[in-house]
Amino acid sequence: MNPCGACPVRSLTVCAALDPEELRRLADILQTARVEAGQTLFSEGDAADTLYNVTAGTVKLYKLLPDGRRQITGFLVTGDFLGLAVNESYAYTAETVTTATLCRFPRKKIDALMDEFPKMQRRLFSMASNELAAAQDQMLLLGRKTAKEKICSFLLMLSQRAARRGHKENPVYVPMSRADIADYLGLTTETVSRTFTQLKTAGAISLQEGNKVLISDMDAIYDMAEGC
Amino acid sequence: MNPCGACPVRSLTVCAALDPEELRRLADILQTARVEAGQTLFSEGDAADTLYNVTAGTVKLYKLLPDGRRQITGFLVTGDFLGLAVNESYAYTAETVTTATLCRFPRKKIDALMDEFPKMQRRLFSMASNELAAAQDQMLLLGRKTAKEKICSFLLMLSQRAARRGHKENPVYVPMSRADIADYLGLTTETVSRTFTQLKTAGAISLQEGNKVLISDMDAIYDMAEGC
DNA sequence: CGTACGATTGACTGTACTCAACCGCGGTGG
DNA sequence: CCACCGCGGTTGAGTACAGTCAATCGTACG
Repeated sequence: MNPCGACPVRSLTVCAALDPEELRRLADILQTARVEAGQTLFSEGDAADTLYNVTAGTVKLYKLLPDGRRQITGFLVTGDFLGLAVNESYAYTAETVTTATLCRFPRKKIDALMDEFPKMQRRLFSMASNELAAAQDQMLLLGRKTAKEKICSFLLMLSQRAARRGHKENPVYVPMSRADIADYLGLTTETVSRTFTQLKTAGAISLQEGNKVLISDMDAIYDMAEGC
Repeated sequence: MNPCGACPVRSLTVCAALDPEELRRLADILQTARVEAGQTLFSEGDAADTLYNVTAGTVKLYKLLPDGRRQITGFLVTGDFLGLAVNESYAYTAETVTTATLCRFPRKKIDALMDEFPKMQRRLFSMASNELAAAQDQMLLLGRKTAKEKICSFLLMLSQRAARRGHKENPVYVPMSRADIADYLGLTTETVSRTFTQLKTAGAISLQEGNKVLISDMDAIYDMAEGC
């Protein structure tokens, strides 16, 4: 029995649009793993010999400055891949936010497979293009948005992402800590906390049990995300 | 005679590592163009029917907020490509900073060619990976660096990029305006100007004729770029 | 029950922003 | 010919937004 053939998240990821024979070949080179929350998958500068695919949970990517300042460059969820290399090394550290399950692909084998299956190469390229567009949105956020706009954009991003994966888009599940949110948005934990309180007081959101945020006034959040 | 065969910047770009026959096929679908400074190549949201390759000059990419705030997401130079699409549309506006020369590839034809030449697909993917890594560096800069660190990082980036293209790395040619630099680094023109003055006063740089910046104390700039 | 850690709130500070004036230069037209 | 204008850049004064430092709260866990 082919595990990839039965994979429920296949349509979201690199493996979409492969035929059964190709999926079998893919399954041959892949390992699956379950990783607890707060574990480091790899660190910036490590030899990049593995490509990962997130099948469940949330993973964060970050870069550090010598004095410890941190920038989280992305939160990855079901269907996202990680492990792209520059000069054979990872350009960032990857750490699980929640317990996560992953597929691991040895780089050499996946490279060989991509030469054989241009469809897959193409799919990976298209996903990288989307990543690039998301990165540009994030630059706009980091460089030009206010704290309130950043928080609202963040909530909307989580909501839209959940919707695209067939989950409820409201309330939004926010598994990451205030510190992680701060390091993703270029803020401090205090400012994140204050801004949540502000939105709560204004009646735009309310915080619920289990790290959920109910967006009670979606239009207001939408407007505030873009500075309207 | 094949124009691509004689192209002096081929090694820097997508067209590297194609054999003569492949280059001929590429030349068949490409148009070259010369564009004056300050012209818009395309705008965010336009139908993305063309891929570009910069062969000379500098091009900037940017995104706007509804109220006009602008974030420049990249300055492209010789060898860089632009025009990656999400949902068939461009995700940013592209405008020339200096007079530039470009190769234009109709998207449909280049897509077809990439199916035929996996080498080229692979090369484009590898360039997109590098872009992605650069974008992550830029997020770290925008989210976590001070004004002085941003300016120093910017000068170093220009210097290293010039070196990689076989130009003199010092003095650095800085063709863009203070406003463009500000919108790239998430600052205002005033802060950019003040920070240059500060570095000048500290003896780390000096401004020269023709938009050139001489880095007189490279080590100091290097340290200041990372907050050491 | 006590500790530890994340989140929240408060008081104060500082970096970069805003608003404004001024400089230098190149182009234009009276 | 040169006075005027416009534009990019620089400098100055005052402000505000987010950061820093610190105290407190709540809760999960040993």
